[in-house]
Order: sequence, then structure tokens, then C-alpha cells
Amino acid sequence: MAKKLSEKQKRILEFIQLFLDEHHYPPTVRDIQTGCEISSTSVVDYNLRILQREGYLKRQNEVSRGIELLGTAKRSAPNVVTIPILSNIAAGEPLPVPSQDTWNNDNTETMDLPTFLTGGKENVFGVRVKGQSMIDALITDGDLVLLEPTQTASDGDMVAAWLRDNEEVTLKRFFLENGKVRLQPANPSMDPIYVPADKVSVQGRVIGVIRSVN
Amino acid sequence: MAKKLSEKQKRILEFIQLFLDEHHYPPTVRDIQTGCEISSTSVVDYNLRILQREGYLKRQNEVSRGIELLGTAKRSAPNVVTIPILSNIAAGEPLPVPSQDTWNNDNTETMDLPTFLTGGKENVFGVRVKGQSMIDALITDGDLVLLEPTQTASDGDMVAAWLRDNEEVTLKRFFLENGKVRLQPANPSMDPIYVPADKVSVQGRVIGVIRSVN
DNA sequence: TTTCGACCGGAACATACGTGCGGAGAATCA
DNA sequence: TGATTCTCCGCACGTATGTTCCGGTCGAAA
Repeated sequence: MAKKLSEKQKRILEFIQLFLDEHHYPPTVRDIQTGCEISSTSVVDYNLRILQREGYLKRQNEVSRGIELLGTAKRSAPNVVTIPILSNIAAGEPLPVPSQDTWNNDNTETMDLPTFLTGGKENVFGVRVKGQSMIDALITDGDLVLLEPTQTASDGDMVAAWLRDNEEVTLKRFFLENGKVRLQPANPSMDPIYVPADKVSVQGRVIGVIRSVN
Repeated sequence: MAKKLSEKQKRILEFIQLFLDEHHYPPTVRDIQTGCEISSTSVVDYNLRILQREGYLKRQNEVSRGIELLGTAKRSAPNVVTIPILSNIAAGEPLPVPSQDTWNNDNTETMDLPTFLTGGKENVFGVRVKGQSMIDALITDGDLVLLEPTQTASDGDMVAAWLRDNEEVTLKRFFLENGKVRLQPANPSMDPIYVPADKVSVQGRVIGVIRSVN
């Protein structure tokens, strides 16, 4: 399943996205043929079958333009992206990193977000916050936090940090100060905490928070 | 242009929307025919031409499924709505209520939101928060608050309240307790404030908060 | 070398699908 | 009333389009 796509297949996928953005309906096999400078419709068909088998798209048999993009390839609306919502985040455990499995898992909750919230970042995922432990980051129970996966952080970034000793994930602004990490709450009335650098691992950069009241 | 659509035309339009929602590609003439129980493809074609002439959709000639919805009929992203962002909210002034003018004004900033954030509510608008005065509502500088216009509130609602004496708008949970209004901060470590009911006017119900970090 | 599987090319086939045509009722208008 | 227009119907034509078949190239494995 984790098969690498050939150049031609990537190009086809890309072309379908562009075509969809422009026309609001999927391309025909022959549209793809000319658009990707492929010599035969059978080659397009051949590669479409592979893409379908690998889960990048769905096809309707005998139906013209019966192509539907799936998962990461999906761009049904140009200004909307689909992200997975990771649930089952138990307190006292690191965040699970989303993988291809996350997408292939049918019961993964997903959500469509305007692109201005993800800022074009890749692999953004969401985490539903449980409890009040993030209150000093201005985040409360039920909030949805948008994260960009990363292991490193720059000074001032708001990050999801795994504190080994406390066995908890917390959201704070990250500052590296002569060997120690300062984690600064977003609420200016709260005091920062200092942790040795080797006791902290960054799991992701916070790029947004969404709260839905009621 | 302001021509009234026939029942059949309305049904066709509706069917196209439903079909689009379900398949992510437009229906063929024959799909519409069977879907709307029309006896002939030529009738579909006939009505599609009218719908095109009236500006409800666009068609590509000789192209299968070459149908694209326009204007209000457009639902290329069925889970997205457009809301206005009110700017120039000076501290010490009530919120301006969005009107039709807001929409007709070309330089009104707008934003596409997933419908799960508006919950199907009408006339939702957004306000960009300036300053830290909302910090006890877990809202900070730069956050976008989503509001549903209303003059009344039920106990427990998070509302935008105009405090006459202080001449300021604040976001708090609303409770009416024997003639006085209790405004409860969202941050449980903060204390509520009590105000006589006639000194408070509700301007809108908060239905969401969006924070974009960096 | 042979074999095999992945990938491509060309062509043809069968159907999907948009469109045009003649005609028929029904509604509107003069 | 007759003329005109709107709306619908059935049918058929021609193109658009998905699919299949057969053959070919090329590199890896046997």
C-alpha cells in the first residue's frame, strides 16, 4: 500500500486537481491524456487503475468523468483543505503522529478547513482538547487545536511540548535560553516554566485554535 | 433575468446540487432525466438551456457532465459559508450590526467558514479582537470571534455584552439572577461581575472563536 | 539467455451522452 | 377564433468517452 507513485502518476494526480479547480468537474481520460502529454488513453486508464488501487481516487465504471479524488488529494473546494482529527488523546501520553494509516482508516474523523487557517502548511492535523489543563494557553475543554507536525521549534513558536518528567503534553510558547527551555503561557498573567532541554520534546507547532461555543 | 423558475426547473436545480454533493461531479442529462422523473432527455436539455440563459448555471457544449452551478445555486463546497468580518471596532463603542449594506460594500472583508462552525445559523459575522481586554474569556489579541446577532440571551450563553456605564463591549457567559445580570468569564479562575439588567444590552451570541497563530 | 512483470503504444469496440428534429398539447394573446 | 409561444415528448444521429485487446520495450530475477 505504501507504494511510491511514478512520475507519470504524480503528474496525472496533479493534473486532475488543476482540472477540478478550473472546471469544477473531473477530466475525461482523454483530457488527462492531452493534459499530461500521454500517448494513449490506455496508458491513462492503466495508471488511473493503479491510483485507484493505491487509494488516491475512486472511479465509477462506464461513467464519463467518473473520477473522485480521495484523502490528501481531495481538493473539492479550492480554498478548503481536509485534515484529520485525532481523538483518543489520553492525558499523560504523547500525541500520536498522523500517518498514511490515519487517512486510510475509515473512521478517522476529518474536517474541512479554510486554507487561511492552515496557511498552506502540509500534514496539518487537529486535536480535540479535553479538560482545563491548557487554560493558561487560552485553550479550554472542547477546543480544537490545529497542529503542524515538527520536531524542532524556533523562539516564540507556540508548540505542543511533551514533558517527559510530568508525562504530559502542554501548549506553550517556546524559547531556548542557554540550555534550558522556557515555556511561556499565552496568558500574560501566568508565569513561565523552565525545563532542561533534554526533558522536552516538541511534537508540533500550533497554527490555530478553533472553539465552537455550544 | 428576474424570471420565475418553473417547478421542473427548480427541481432540476435542486437535483444537480444533491448529485454534486453525493458524487463530486455533475450529473449527465440522463442522470437528471431519471432523477427528476422526466420523460425525455430533450426536456432536460430544454430546461437546462433556460437555466443557463437565466444565469443559474454554465454549460460546456458537447461535453459530458459539462454543468457548473453559478451564484446562489453554487454549492461547490456544500460545507462552507461566507461571512463578513467587521473591522474598525474601536474600543469603547458598541458593535455595528451587519446589514445588507455590509454585503454590498465591496471592501468588506469576508471569510469562508466550514458550516460546522456556524451550525446553520443565519447572519453570522466575525469580529477581529484588538487588545487583551477579553483575556478572561480566553480570547486574545488577533482572535476572530464569530457572533450571531441577537438582542436576547439565555442563561449560560456566551454573549457580546455592551456595558453602558463602562462604555465597552465584553464577552462573557450570561446569567440573569433576580434582576441583575451576572457576567461569568470563561476562565474559571476569574471572578464574575454583576451588573443591573438595564445597564447591559446583548449584542450577539458568541458561537465560535478562531485563533490563527502566526 | 530466458522469463516475468511493470509499463507504454496504437487501435478498435461498445456504450455514454449531448444535441437536433418533427410533432403534440396547453397556455397566451389578439 | 386563429396565431403564437411555451413546454413537452419520442426518437435518432453523431460524437465523446470508458474499456479492451494485442503487441512492444526494458530492467530485474532465475
